Amino acid sequence: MSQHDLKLGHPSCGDCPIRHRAVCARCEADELAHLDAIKYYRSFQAGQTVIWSGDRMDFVASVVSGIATLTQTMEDGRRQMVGLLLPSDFVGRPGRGHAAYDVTATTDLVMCCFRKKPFEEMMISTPHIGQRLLEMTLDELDAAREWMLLLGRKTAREKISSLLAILARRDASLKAGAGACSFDLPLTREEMADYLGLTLETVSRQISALKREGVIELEGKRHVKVADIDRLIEQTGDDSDGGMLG
Amino acid sequence: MSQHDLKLGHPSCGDCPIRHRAVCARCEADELAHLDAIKYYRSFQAGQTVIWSGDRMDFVASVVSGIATLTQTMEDGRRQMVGLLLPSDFVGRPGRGHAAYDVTATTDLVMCCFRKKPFEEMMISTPHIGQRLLEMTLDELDAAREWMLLLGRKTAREKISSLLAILARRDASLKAGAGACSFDLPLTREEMADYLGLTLETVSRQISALKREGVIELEGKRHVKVADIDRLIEQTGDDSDGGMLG
DNA sequence: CCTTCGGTTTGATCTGAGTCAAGGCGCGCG
DNA sequence: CGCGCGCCTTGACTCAGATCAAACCGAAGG
Repeated sequence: MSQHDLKLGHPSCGDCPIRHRAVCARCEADELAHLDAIKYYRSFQAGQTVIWSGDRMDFVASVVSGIATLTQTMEDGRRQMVGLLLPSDFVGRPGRGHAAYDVTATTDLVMCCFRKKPFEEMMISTPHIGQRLLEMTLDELDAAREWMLLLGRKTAREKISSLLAILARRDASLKAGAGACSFDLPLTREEMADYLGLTLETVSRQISALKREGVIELEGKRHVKVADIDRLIEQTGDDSDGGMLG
Repeated sequence: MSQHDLKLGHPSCGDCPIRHRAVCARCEADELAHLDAIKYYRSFQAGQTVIWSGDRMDFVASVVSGIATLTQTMEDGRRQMVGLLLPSDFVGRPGRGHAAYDVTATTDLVMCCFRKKPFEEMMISTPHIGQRLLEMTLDELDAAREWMLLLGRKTAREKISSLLAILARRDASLKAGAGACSFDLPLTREEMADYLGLTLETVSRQISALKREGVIELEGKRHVKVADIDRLIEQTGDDSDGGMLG
């Protein structure tokens, strides 16, 4: 994603929700018309639940703007975030009738939904869509595997630093700024904890520690300034050439 | 996988390495001939490395027999397994030239490899293959997300129990046995630890504890007997209706 | 203005799993 | 047969992060 996605948007596509070379390079009028016939938009406020795990789900969707999370919850309430959906990311699974995870809007959110049946038919008649979906799913799988390393083997400090580095890089790629950058945290401390497999107290303490040591600066509780990205990346435990996210 | 895969093999396909409805239902002679032209087999002994992360990889492959693992390693040697490849699972990624993970044979292993270039061409000319690959990748993504919950939120005991339950279920599905079952562990204690985000000592201790409490029995160090699967599943922390693996 | 409230910080204490270290067990090989 | 070598187990101790508890901060609302 990130840099990649930016290149993929095709000028003539406007808000075409599946924005990428394969589809966009070919999205002639008739294809777009077909898309228009089966798609609709839904908006959510920050905090709203899009769908609960186990609910019937007769659509697939892509994020137009805002951020959503996928989480799994155990009977006793332990929660683990298993996906972070950014604009242009895809949710839902062709060939499955119910949601496998809770999907929640963490910021105001707009999604572009496609009724599942016609979408599946379209996937068959328009192979590029399936190909693009495969590409995206493989990217997600890579991200999930990077995340598994984080959950299984990294220390609390490395976990937080990794998360901040991801968010910083995401933003830096937009601003193409070098060493320094700054961004808003789109997640509460508790959501970060659910992302990282920690408690919110540990998240808070580690952020305080990074601040104390001058790796980051805070402006309010949600805005982060990073003077020297490399210094932050050193803390992540990753080998220098930032692999993350295929 | 498991039950699903068994149904998918098509009688006329023999050792056709991508065994499933979509391809097999259609694998007429000419398609098979085409496949034969670009595929070749490779065998590995238990413990051998198939490919190192970062190496050039000009093939994709599917596991014919045996078990392989995908692992990620940090600079200081911490290791996390991020994938467990069972027969019929797929490795490699169309459109990427180098391996992203270490792939290791944990048992004797046979893989069926396809040169990447012609495979990619075939994916375009034969949409079913891409569709099937998408299906498999989505299954893997689900498994990865289940795994993330395990890594981030489960206790050591729940982790071990979950792993044993997966292995038991995999075997039980073959034997279609009810309450009781028994199977060989395909992994060393250290590999289990890398799977679960634990140390090998903790794995050993937890297995001993499960044995002491009569949840499992051991015959030698590698063969496990489970008298009452439900008792084991209770220990996993999952909600009763065994969700795991889509 | 004060109150409430969600999100956050910080402190004190506890504990599950890691670390370090010493054997044990089974197997292949000289 | 006995030696060495993987692999596994067990014990003693430590410590990172969880838990429990209190207080802070800023925004919204009366």
